[in-house]
Amino acid sequence: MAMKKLREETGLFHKFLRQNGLKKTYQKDLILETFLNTEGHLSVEDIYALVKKKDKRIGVVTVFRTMKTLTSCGIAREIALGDGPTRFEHSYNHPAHHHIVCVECRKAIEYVCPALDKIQDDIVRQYHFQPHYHRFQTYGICEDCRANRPAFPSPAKQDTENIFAMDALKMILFMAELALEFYSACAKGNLDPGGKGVFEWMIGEEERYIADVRQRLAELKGSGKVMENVPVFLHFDARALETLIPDTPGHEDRGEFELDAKASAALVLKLARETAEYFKLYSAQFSETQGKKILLGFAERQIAHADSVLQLAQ
Amino acid sequence: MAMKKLREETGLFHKFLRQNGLKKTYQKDLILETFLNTEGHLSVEDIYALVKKKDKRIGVVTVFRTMKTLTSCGIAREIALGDGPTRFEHSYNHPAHHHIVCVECRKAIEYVCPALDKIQDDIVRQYHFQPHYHRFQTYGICEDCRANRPAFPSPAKQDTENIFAMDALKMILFMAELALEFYSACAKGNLDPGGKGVFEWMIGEEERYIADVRQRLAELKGSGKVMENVPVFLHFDARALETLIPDTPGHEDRGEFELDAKASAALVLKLARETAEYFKLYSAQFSETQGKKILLGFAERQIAHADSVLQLAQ
DNA sequence: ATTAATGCAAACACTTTGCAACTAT
DNA sequence: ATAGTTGCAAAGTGTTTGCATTAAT
Repeated sequence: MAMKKLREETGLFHKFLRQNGLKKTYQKDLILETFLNTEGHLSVEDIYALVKKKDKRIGVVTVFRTMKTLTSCGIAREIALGDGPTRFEHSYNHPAHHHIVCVECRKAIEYVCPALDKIQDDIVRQYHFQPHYHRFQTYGICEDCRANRPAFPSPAKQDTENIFAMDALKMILFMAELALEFYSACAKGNLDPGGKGVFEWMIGEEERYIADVRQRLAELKGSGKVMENVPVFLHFDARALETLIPDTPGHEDRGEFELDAKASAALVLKLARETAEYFKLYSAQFSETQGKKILLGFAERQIAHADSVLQLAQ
Repeated sequence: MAMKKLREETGLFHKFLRQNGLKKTYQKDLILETFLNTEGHLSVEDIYALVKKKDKRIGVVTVFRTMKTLTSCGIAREIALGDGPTRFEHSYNHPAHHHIVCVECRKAIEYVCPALDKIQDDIVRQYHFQPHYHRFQTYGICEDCRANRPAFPSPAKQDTENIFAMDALKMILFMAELALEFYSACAKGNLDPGGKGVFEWMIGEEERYIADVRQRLAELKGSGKVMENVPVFLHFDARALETLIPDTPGHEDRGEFELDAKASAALVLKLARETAEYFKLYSAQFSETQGKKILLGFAERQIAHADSVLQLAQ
């Protein structure tokens, strides 16, 4: 895994060098390798110390210069966390995120929150700015420093790729459960037997799917790739997902209504399509990660679902 | 205005010095005065240049030291906008905000967006951090730099206090118009004459109030204190305001329903109280500004309104 | 009289640049 | 052979510190 990633980025780097008439050297490769094999928010000095262990003859300047190049080609990302030196983090296949920094121990937590990004984007557009990048940082004191306990499993060792994948599955699970709830309410209230059948079929589908997602989540956790109790990385907008769910047809009085098979299928279809659309658009903002694939996969499944419902109702 | 403000902050500064056993000196006062009389995001070098015009003998170090002190006592706020030197902005009676920085001309726009702050706050709480301060900055190219035109009315000269007051009035106007719309729908659909009367009375109230707010807005604009076409500073969450409005009673079919005077008054009361509550909580996040007073004033008016409606229905 | 503030120079941390020797293409 | 690279030293920022002098309480 780590090896494959390393090779991927090395390829990208060499391609970048070639395309810009730069020269591939032993020093650059060593610095790249060191950077890729170290997690966390590293300063030039940090990287320099690590590189020096492997070869005493390398100079700091070379590290400065190489990190600049790695930033240009999207392998590293510069982050200025408050006072000290500029730090670098992995950028390739790592979604853009924000930081929460502990002013005491300098530990930095990362999180992704598209709802936050969206609001911010809207405002920037109002001012007619062409945004290049942003910097969202919160400074405070972490739980561990307040309690003076040793830090919990260092985020440096967490594999963000897998955490992101897990969070994507959780987001899908949330959506699927919302849909299941909706179908259940519809099946219960619908006096038309044909329509009821459509919703009941959907309940079965949804339950099977939820079980499947749960299974995948359990596998991810069981594989040891993701630690237990890892904090959330992707913060999705639950409210936005809720608005995808239509009102239950007979929501006045007892919730009883009549909706024939065709009309019921149309309702299901609408939900499936809108959900697919939402997840497709939503996933567009991320780079090529496992999490993105999971989200896109869900969108595709929704479309497939919609098709099968159409056939069922005919 | 500017003079009054200057004196207020000077008083605060001197009090801070006294309480900390520090000495009031001619240099400190000169630096404070220069800082207060200059708008914008100033570096130590900027302030030093201005101070030096008044007295050649002052050293940069003193400016560094004084700005530190001013930051401690809440008159100045440190902001690190990307690369260059730390910049300072007015902090006293100036709500916390975020920045959009032009990487070309280094112009920085300020905005306030509580909805954004809230999301961010929730996330920070999830990680059990005790937040101290945050840094939300977007970097990009502004419209003027893209077009190579001279910059529009420099935000340095805008009086944020008045812009904030204007935005507060606009927020209230938005809410009042939502309420008016709601009352109109209720008056139209209500078959009970007593209940209809309550809503019609509210329509009159609301129209009068809206006219009043419009008047205040016009005065603010007419006074020359706020420029035309100044960009929004306070970005409120329109969706959150909309959720304060209850569903119109007869929203099925034609929208007809019967709600007697007492029930109608109860509905109005609920809206008024919830609105008051929202605006009170909302304004709590701001420092003592004109805008905050306006928002709080609206909350108080809502409560007064609720009382008069109660009397009307009895 | 006591105690802090000032302003200079010098040190500081982080980063970039000039340059002669070197190395990949 | 050409053109970019390296590592050193040197210079560049922006900021802080040590210290003798000066000024406020």
